[in-house]
Amino acid sequence: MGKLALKDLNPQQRAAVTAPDGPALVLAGPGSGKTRVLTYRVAWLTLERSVPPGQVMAVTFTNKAAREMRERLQHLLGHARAGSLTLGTFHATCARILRREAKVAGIPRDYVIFDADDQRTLVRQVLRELDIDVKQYRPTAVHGAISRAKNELIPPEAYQPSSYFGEIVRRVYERYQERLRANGGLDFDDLLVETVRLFREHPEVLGRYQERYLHALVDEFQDTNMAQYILLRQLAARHRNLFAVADEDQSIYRWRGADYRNITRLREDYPDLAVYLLEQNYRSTQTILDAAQAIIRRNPNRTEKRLFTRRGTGLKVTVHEAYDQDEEARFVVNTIAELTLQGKARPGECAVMYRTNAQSRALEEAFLRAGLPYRLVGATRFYARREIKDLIAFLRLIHNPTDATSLTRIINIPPRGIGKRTLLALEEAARARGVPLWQIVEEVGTHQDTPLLGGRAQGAVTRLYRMVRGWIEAREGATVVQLMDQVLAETGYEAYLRDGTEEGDDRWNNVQELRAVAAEYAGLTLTDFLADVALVSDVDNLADGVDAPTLLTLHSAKGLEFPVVFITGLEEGLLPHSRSLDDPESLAEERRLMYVGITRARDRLYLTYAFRRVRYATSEPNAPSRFLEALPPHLTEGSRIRSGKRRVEQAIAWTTSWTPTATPSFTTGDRVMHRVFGRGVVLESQARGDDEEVTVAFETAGLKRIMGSYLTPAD
DNA sequence: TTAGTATTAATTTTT
DNA sequence: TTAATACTAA
Repeated sequence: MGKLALKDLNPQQRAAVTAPDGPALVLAGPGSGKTRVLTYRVAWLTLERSVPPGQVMAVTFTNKAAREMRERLQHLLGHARAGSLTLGTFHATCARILRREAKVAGIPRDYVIFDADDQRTLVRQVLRELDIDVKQYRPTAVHGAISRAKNELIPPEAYQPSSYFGEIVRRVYERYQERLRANGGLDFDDLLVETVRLFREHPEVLGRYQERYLHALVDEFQDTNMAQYILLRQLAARHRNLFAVADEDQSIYRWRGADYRNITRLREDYPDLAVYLLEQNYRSTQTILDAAQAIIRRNPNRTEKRLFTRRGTGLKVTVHEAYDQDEEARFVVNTIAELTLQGKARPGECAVMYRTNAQSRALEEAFLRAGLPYRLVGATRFYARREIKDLIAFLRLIHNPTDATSLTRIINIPPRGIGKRTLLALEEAARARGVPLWQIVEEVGTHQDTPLLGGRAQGAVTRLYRMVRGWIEAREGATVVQLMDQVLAETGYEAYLRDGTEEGDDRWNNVQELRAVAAEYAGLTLTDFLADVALVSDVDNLADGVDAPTLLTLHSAKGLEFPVVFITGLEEGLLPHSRSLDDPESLAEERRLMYVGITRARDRLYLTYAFRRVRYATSEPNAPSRFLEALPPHLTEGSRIRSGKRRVEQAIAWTTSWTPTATPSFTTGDRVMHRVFGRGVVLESQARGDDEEVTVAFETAGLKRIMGSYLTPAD
């Protein structure tokens, strides 16, 4: 012993790290150093048990987690050994296996990965083909159902519809899968499904991997889905060295097919499973931990953990009621500014979390107005942006011309005279003859006499064909950047994007950014570039070293920690989200989401909610989240949380008394109430847009000019 | 037939 | 606020 220093670990952690061979499960609370345990376990296996790192597979939840883990292992093991470790997300690992085993798996070696956006496009296409009303059967809903089926490893032919909607799904699923294959594509879910299938149908291939991977380790096991679980079981069947780290209270991806009951399954499937507990929290103050416990304790069917910390009581949790999302944002920005000025925190130590990406806008505006920088995770994810998807579609087409989804995306971008009608004719011809769309384009482009199209359209298609043909020929010996430059130049994409508006310039900047990413791929092939681009998430690209607050959703906050955390929008309908109110399981997940958010905080926690919030472009009154009421009053300071029901009534009364027209609702002599300044009498009122400016003489604060929306009538 | 403009409807979370 | 669709001018 002694090659690896374990003295920094507590006894619980050390026991897990040095667990004997065999199946093991680490049940860990937040901030208990579970990722650390995982990392040390790998190092320990290598250094103390002489397991070659090449025979260890570790699966993380995000690429970022994988990268960080590799960096730490580079310190512990050295570059060479850390490099030979198989380390990545399920999806990335499967993508690599499928690429390697493409032939046996019956998958084209140069398959393209369809992301959620592509999947939805394809579903929409299929719905149109089957003459199904997209208004009645929403592509997102249908796609969700298909995705769920896939994650449960149910193929189209085994899909059992239990309703008419299910019947629609079954039909679409079948056709969708055909089209996907015809496009040479695998969607996100297929990466897992196809790997499981490969292993099932080809035991000799599975045998090789089973033999190779002496140890398999998984982080965030509570968020694995059925396919992922089966995959782990397949891989670990030979050596039975499966090491899983989980916290069922942090399971927040049920909607994506994740099933925390995999923890129970693991116990059942491996009766000799060794279970280790990590209960000491190294992150948060006791107050924050107590607040988190108060929330999560209300969830049924969970095993209570005794979380404790040695960090002391700490500060109270600040609860703040704002008038609307703008005032909420101002509160956040002001508080961060104050903390920074007082030297209590650096800007980069603060995080602002919210349930939905749409909430980031008001926050961004407040930061911009205050002239403070911020880092935004998600929102319009970089790789989901139109211009980026366009450019990638061009590259995908070069990579694999049969990818009809990419072809239809860019066939008329920038506009080149191939409109709806022409595209329809081409698609019709392709379908009729059962050949890829590209083949029709090729025929039109090479044979001059096609009865299919009119002269003008034929010319346009021919020009497109020749252009793409040229790129495909240039592909050999060209780097990704060179190809990209050629595409940009020949399509005139810059001129198309830069239409003189600021937005156009922004979009062009994004293209430049993608070009910069491609430049880093100097030695890599187009295939690698496309695979990587499809599998990165936004958190992965979160730049370190910028000292600015981070804005992110509660989901993307998983696995991170910050000294100062704001959770905003704690309102009924938002957190818990309105979509989850009717289902107890979903509601429990919302509570876990809140729990995850709270437990990201080390020292300071702010919980904010707004009285009114703009949703669907209209401002609506909101009641404070039920989760706030679960907080014991002795842990909090700031706004008192009033009962949700009463507030809704108040809000409704208030709304009806308020006329959004230019007619002032306050007149001289009215008695009014302000949250901060208290009671007062109106001296004068003037319309201001859809609000009004009211001059009020307050009893204590004196004469103030206030926007009418900040005032309530007092009797 | 295409391309640009108006309109209408919808809007959780992401590997 | 966006994205898909309907409408209109060229």
